[in-house]
Amino acid sequence: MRIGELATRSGVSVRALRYYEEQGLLAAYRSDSGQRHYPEPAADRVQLIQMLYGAGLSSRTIAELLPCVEAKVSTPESRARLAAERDRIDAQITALTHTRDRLDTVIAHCGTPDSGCAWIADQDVAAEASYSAAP
Amino acid sequence: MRIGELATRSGVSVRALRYYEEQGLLAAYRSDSGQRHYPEPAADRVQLIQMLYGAGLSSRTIAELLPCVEAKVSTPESRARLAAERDRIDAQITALTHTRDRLDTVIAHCGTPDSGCAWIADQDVAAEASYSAAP
DNA sequence: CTAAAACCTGACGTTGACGTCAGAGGCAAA
DNA sequence: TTTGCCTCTGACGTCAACGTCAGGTTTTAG
Repeated sequence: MRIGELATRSGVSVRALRYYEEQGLLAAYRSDSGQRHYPEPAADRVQLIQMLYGAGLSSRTIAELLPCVEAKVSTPESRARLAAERDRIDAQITALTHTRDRLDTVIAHCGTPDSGCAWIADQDVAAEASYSAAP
Repeated sequence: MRIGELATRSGVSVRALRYYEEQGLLAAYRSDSGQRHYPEPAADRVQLIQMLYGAGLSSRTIAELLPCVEAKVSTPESRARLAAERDRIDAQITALTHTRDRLDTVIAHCGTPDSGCAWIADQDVAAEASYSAAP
């Protein structure tokens, strides 16, 4: 499969795929004319890369952990990195959960238009009870 | 309280606080000489800002939603944004949970040094079973 | 065979949340 | 008063993950 097809299949841009190769995340066979050709599992690999990017890992970290995740091959150092990133993600989930709960509280408190609390803007309660953006 | 104290109290840099002001997220009183002075609740506000940045919101979005979250004041549009961001965070939590579980699987599979699966690198299993980074 | 579409390398542009530096002024202690 | 730290504005620097453009080659469809 050539780069365009892999791009549409995996939902990322052609530029991104070339960038992944540049970062050592995704290799390609080359035809005689120099065009990249990918085997089928490359699509899965791209999905995995996207997944790790989405979790906030950098290219460098992904490059270190990819063989570990894909081929189940690990060294003591990579295992430590793996555990560290897992814990980081866990902490991130906890933080996001708190943030979501906070937003939920706000939504529950004045999220329903008929709750009557949506029209207190520019009145005394809002003005003195809290630290506004315009002191 | 002046900017330095707020910075150490809330754990962000002085530069960040000035940036927040520039973005309309954090206001300050000014002394005659032009120095910023903050009331006590500013620390909480900074924590909240950090929380929302951490959830991936942009300055613009935070500026829109902050009065809503802090003063519990909302308009129909802000309520929609609020719900949208909540859903985005929820999706992010789901994705992160999947990523964490995947890492957990890897860790469980060859995370213990004595599991015997940590030394199969450069052997046949790894070579044919998966798509390595060097085809 | 030819034109369109896809691909190549190389290089510069973008964006957001700050970091950092320069030069000038403010403030409390000794 | 002077020392030393804090603060100010303004402006340029950074970094990562790409976007975009230029100029040229390759593949494919008709």
